[in-house]
Amino acid sequence: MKAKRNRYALLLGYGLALGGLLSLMAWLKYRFLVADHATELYVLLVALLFTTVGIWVGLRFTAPVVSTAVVDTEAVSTAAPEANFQQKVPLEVPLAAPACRPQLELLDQYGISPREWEVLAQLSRGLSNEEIAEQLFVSTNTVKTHLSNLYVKLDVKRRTQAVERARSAGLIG
Amino acid sequence: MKAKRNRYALLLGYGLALGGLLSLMAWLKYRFLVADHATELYVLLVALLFTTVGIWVGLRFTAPVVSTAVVDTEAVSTAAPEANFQQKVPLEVPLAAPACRPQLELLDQYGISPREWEVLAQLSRGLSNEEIAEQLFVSTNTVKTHLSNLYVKLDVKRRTQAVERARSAGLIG
DNA sequence: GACAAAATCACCCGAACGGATGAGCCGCCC
DNA sequence: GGGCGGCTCATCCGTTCGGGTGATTTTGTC
Repeated sequence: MKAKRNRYALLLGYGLALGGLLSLMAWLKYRFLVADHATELYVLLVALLFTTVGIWVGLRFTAPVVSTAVVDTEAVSTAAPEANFQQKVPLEVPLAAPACRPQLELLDQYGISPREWEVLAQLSRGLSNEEIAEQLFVSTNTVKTHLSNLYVKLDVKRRTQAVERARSAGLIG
Repeated sequence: MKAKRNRYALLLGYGLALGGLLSLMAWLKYRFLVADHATELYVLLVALLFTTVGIWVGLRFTAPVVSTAVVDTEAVSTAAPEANFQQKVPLEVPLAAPACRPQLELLDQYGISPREWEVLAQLSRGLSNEEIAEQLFVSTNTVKTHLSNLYVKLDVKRRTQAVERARSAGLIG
């Protein structure tokens, strides 16, 4: 909605800039053509100018689209208090039961099953497939299957991306 | 030359493109100047070309095409007949670039160098070694070295653990 | 200038991961 | 009871990751 309008405004502004630049060029043509070698110069200027314009456009098209990273504060707060164990315990793998519970609506939105969420929770703790398998009393193959399904549902390619996405979506703490 | 190859590859390519374009322009000058109005045309071409170059550069500097993928809820939960979830807004959860700064005391506490922190920040976004290398304009080998050092300093074995530890330690957002 | 730390790059190799695919079992629902 | 979805396990194969080692260059400091 807004993004689209901004996009059109961007294109419009871009077109105006282009037109203005052509006018400027036409003016420069009669102003500098006496210097006979100035053409290269202003083409250079055009190149530099539009490179910066391109960079600006590139930034505009990527960064601000983010704006609505809706993170459910309650979901975060319910799942959060587990990080108080600071850098003391290196590889301690405690209880299998994660103290936090997911937001059911979020799980429904992504179509994530309960078992998959358990895998996701263990995954976010930095466990390997084998460790997750031990935690959930299944084989590593099963963990891999769950993870593959999770990757599809979260639309990611790697486990680290899955953790990041799940975290920013409020699926895990 | 080896060491600087990756660092200055972009600038080099840019310079070469600029030079090539100037040569092309010189050729076009004597080819099309009879048409008297062709100058505007090729300045336009220059503008468009370097706009794309700028966009490319801009994308290079920000995010590696994580594609902000909007998860289609209906496509995900194919067999979910309850279509009461019509909202598709909050699923746009891209992996935003961390513009945040680390806590210097924490970095000192772990002995993490600035460059290593940069790698860590990119790592927490779920990027692969190759993507991190592109972001930081180094080779994948360098990324691997930084990561190995990070693993030692964070006392972890895997990248997911490193992210978890760094997050709970407050090293990254 | 010497020195230390950081940063960079390279190679090898085993382990872990990810994709694709198939299959069997179970509970639920029409 | 047949279909469906979830859970489980398996195999194969290619890619990525991590560990180890060594090397050079840059940078900051004394």
